[in-house]
Formats: sequence, structure tokens, C-alpha cells
Amino acid sequence: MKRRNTPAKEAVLELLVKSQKALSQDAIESQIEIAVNRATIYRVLNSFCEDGIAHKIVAEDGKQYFSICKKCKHPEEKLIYHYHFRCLSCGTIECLKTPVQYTVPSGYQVEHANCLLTGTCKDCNTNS
Amino acid sequence: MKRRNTPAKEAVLELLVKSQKALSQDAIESQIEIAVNRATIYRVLNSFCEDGIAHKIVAEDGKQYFSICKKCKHPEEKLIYHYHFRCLSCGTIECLKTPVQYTVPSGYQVEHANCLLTGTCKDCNTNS
DNA sequence: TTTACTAATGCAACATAATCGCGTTAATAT
DNA sequence: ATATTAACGCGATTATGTTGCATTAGTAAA
Ligand SMILES: [Mn+2]
Ligand SMILES: [Mn+2]
Ligand SMILES: [Zn+2]
Ligand SMILES: [Zn+2]
Repeated sequence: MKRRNTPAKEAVLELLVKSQKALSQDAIESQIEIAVNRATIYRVLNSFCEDGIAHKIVAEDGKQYFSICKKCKHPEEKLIYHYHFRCLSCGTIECLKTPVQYTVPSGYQVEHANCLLTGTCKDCNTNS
Repeated sequence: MKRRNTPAKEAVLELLVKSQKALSQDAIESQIEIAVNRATIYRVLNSFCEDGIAHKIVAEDGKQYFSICKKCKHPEEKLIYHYHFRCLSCGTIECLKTPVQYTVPSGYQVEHANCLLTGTCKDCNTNS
């Protein structure tokens, strides 16, 4: 029931906070200080998502990426979805501040949005 | 170089047109009239995407879905991205007419957009 | 119609991502 | 110190998608 603090959780969280971008399981496993099993990393990340500490992004490569939730929630507990950006050059996946806006046909109810833009980021455009 | 007409292509295309929604490889394989190998289905679908006959959507389940391109292109050859909707109840993935609109920070260049909304569709909401 | 060229196919192997069962370990509260 | 059970590592498993290669068959030219 109640969550326990573990070295694995601390290390994953620290990495997510430090890197300031969305990370995949294998990126975490290779960058993390301590040795953490693959299954454990997934379990930790999913628990973060359940607890609203992180959110999951699915990219066109079919992989899951996880990013720290900073200002994901509006003051009134209302979730604000934002665009994500994947750079084809450096591979970085980052959260944009751009809010996701849409209208759906009447009768439709939206519960979640996963919006990913792909292209080249600022850094990669200026350094070329 | 030049494409050839084959039974597999015709059958897959017919299915995509008829179903009026985005289909995954396994859905196609189980619904198609003739027997077509899995690898062939993927090759056919990818060739359709290359030729602008279909487009690919990656859903949160990490799977690829393919849908016929109807009005995907603007008169001036400019691609218009639209939202897609995945119903959690019936599983249907459909193309919405809602255009994808966004602004990115200066220096960023967008080449592609994959935007998926998840929730419950009209049919599933009224029938419950 | 026959022939030549090669796109397209089936099949098996491969690669990768993610999950799951299970026995063990260790965080937390009593 | 002890009990409880969340969390863990490990291996197996599932699923998705791609690739190499020998064979088949669509297309156009002879
Ligand atoms: Mn984000
Ligand atoms: Mn579409
Ligand atoms: Zn970049
Ligand atoms: Zn539905």
C-alpha cells in the first residue's frame, strides 16, 4: 500500500530531475549511478506516474519515455497537457511549454493526450 | 523501383478503405480475406506510407496503426496534421478532422506530428 | 507469346521493448 | 528485536517489428 523509499527510486528520481528531459529505461539504466534491474526501473517509473511525480510519453519509435512533472498540473488540479518534442538529430525528447489544444466532435470524451512533435531542436539547428 | 500490383496490396488497401479507421498489423492479418504474411503486411503498409496512400499513427500501447489518407494533404501539397482518437472502450482509433496546431520555441523546426487523444468515443458514450 | 528483369513474397531468424511469476531482500512500523 | 509486506533481482515470456535469403510472380520488352 504505502510506498517505501529505496535507493533505486532515489537514483531514478535524481536522474530524471538532473537530466531535465524525458528518458527511456535503457537510458536510465546506462546513466544511473547504482545498478538497478530493468524490471525494477520500469516498476519505479510506473509508480512515479501513478503518483503524479512523472509522466509517460510514447514516441514514434514505440518506446516509452519518462519525464518529471513540474508544472503539469494547473492550480485547480486540472491537468494541462503539453506538446513534446523529439529531435531527430540529437535524440532528445523534451517537454515544451506549448499547451495542447483541441476540440473533439460532440459526444467524445477525452481523458488523455499524447502529442509529440518531431524535427530538429534549437541546439542542433544552430550548430550546423 | 516501380511498384507492382499484387493481391496482398489490393486486399490490405481494400480493408483500410472499408474499415474507415486505423488498423494495426495484427488486426489486418485477422480481418483480411486472403492469407498474407506478417512481414509482407508491414512492407505493404510502409510502402503505402511512402507513397502517401496511408499514414502511420503510434498509439500509447506502442503499436503502429495505419489509416488511409483521405484529405491529409492541403491543396498546396502542404501536409495538414490532424488529431487521432483512441477509444478506451471499443479500441477504435480514428482520424479526427481537428487540425493539429502548435507553436514551438524559435529555432525549432517541426517535421512531423503524432497527436493522439484517448478517451471514449461517441458510440461508446451513448450506449452506456 | 516468350523471355528477362526484379519487385514482392513467405519463412525463419533476429532484435528490442516491456511485462510477469516467484523466491528473496529489506524498508517501515510496532 | 520482530513482523509485515513493498520492493527487488532474475529469468522466462510475450509482443512488436525488422531483416536476410531463397523463391515467386508482376511487368514490359523482344
Ligand atoms: Mn512533458
Ligand atoms: Mn489520420
Ligand atoms: Zn537536437
Ligand atoms: Zn468507442
